[in-house]
Amino acid sequence: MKVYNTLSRSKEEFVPLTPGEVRMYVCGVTPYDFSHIGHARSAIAFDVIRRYLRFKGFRVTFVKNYTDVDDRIIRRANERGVEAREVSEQYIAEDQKDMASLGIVPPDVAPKATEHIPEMLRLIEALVAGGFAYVVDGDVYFEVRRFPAYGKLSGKNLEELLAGARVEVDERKRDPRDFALWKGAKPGEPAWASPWGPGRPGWHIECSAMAMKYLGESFDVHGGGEDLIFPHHECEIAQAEAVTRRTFARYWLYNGFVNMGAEKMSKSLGNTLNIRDLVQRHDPEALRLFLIGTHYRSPVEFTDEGVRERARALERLRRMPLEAARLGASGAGGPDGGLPATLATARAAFAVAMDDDFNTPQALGVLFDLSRTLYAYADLVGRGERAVQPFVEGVSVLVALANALGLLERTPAGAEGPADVRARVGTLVRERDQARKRRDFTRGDALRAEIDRLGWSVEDTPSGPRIAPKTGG
RNA sequence: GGCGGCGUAGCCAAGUGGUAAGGCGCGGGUCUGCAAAACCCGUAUUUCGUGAGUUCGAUUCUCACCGCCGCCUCCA
Repeated sequence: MKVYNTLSRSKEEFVPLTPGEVRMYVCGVTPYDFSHIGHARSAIAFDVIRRYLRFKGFRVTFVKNYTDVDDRIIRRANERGVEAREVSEQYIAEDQKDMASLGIVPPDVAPKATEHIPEMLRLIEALVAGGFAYVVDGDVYFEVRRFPAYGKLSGKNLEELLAGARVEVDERKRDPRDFALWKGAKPGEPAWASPWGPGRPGWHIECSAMAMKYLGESFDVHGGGEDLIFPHHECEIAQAEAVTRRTFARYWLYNGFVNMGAEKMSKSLGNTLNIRDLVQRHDPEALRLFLIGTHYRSPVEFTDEGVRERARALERLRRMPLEAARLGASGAGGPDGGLPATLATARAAFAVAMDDDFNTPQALGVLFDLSRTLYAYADLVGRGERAVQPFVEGVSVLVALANALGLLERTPAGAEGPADVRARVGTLVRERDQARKRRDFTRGDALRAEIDRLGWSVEDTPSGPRIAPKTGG
């Protein structure tokens, strides 16, 4: 299996530190607002990576943090006249709901920065003791010059960084490139006691401290959105490796951004694409299919039409298990038409695609190829020309592969609707069936229209009507 | 200015030094009371942004150019 490692800017053979086991850390959100489409993409990208590693048989330890102390949280809290903690706790809860709605497997550990102050203090103390950090009026800064490897992840050198006009000059820092490990308390800000007086941690130190706490000084995968490469992860590496002198994370994986095109995410009017709104108007699995239809490292342009298009494609896959249930009961025998061999080929092709830096678009191509093969086979089963058992097995293969991508895991939430509607649909379907038997098609079509209005579709098959809640679109 | 990426059919999107997966859409057909779903056939061979080069051969490598985008201490 190969993965693209940003550290080396190349695809590398993936070899975990401990055979059969993968330890990974992904940067989570700063909870000061609802999570948005960009967070969804990152979450889904790493969810797929995690699921596939599991599918391959690795034992995966997955850590995703919450940065629950931050300028934006404090600002939001001040606006509302509440404690910062109240803001962060609220949006952590909202994020967890959103992640669940997207079918994200919860992390094994979801550490919060504020609950790891002692770990951070210990790390900062070690950096100060080692001569990598210095104290100025209650602030502690990392001295970038003392860590020559600074820049190795982002491909920057120290001179270029100095040339960058956007570096804010702070006279108290020995070098403009130095960054804060600890910020002395200002009035109205949350603060913790430290050897340098009350204050709060800098942005980067939490991830170094928490990753090492839960995954060890050296672990396999560190990921996040590509914007985190610099400065965040560059600083994490400096903080950790200066102290441990060991490789912090070995493979650095980044997802690309979601672009909004003309409809830029404007905070002004209603088109902020937060996950809460998105799953209102789209099937979450269609959204997932849309996002993984582009390779995780490439930018993707979000459009509602694009998601609706994927919803239609998703239907092809969703019908597969229904077809298996319908035909499976027949127990029909016959030749297998070489289907078992095709299934093995599909499995292998899926693995080839995913083993190549998680090439989900290619893997999806394999799934759709397989579904067409299976439907064609199903037609022959319907005509009594093929055995049904290989088909049922084929569908279970398809579902297993789809599950490795987080697809076909569940029906859309609430798609079945309220029980009374369900009962009403059932009645109408029976009435329609009887009308059709009388060849009263006018009545039958009217009933179908009514069923349609209730949000269900009815299709006639040789073995009777098949009903399903309408999804997608 | 520095670093990096992208430009493939109507739309989305993989991919390979030897002549282009898949999805959506569209056209034709089979099936159906009609549909729907499914299946079959077709849908980039003056071609993979433009020009030049390397090569027996390039969409795939090199260079230039055009267009678009990301990062350079808010940011998934």
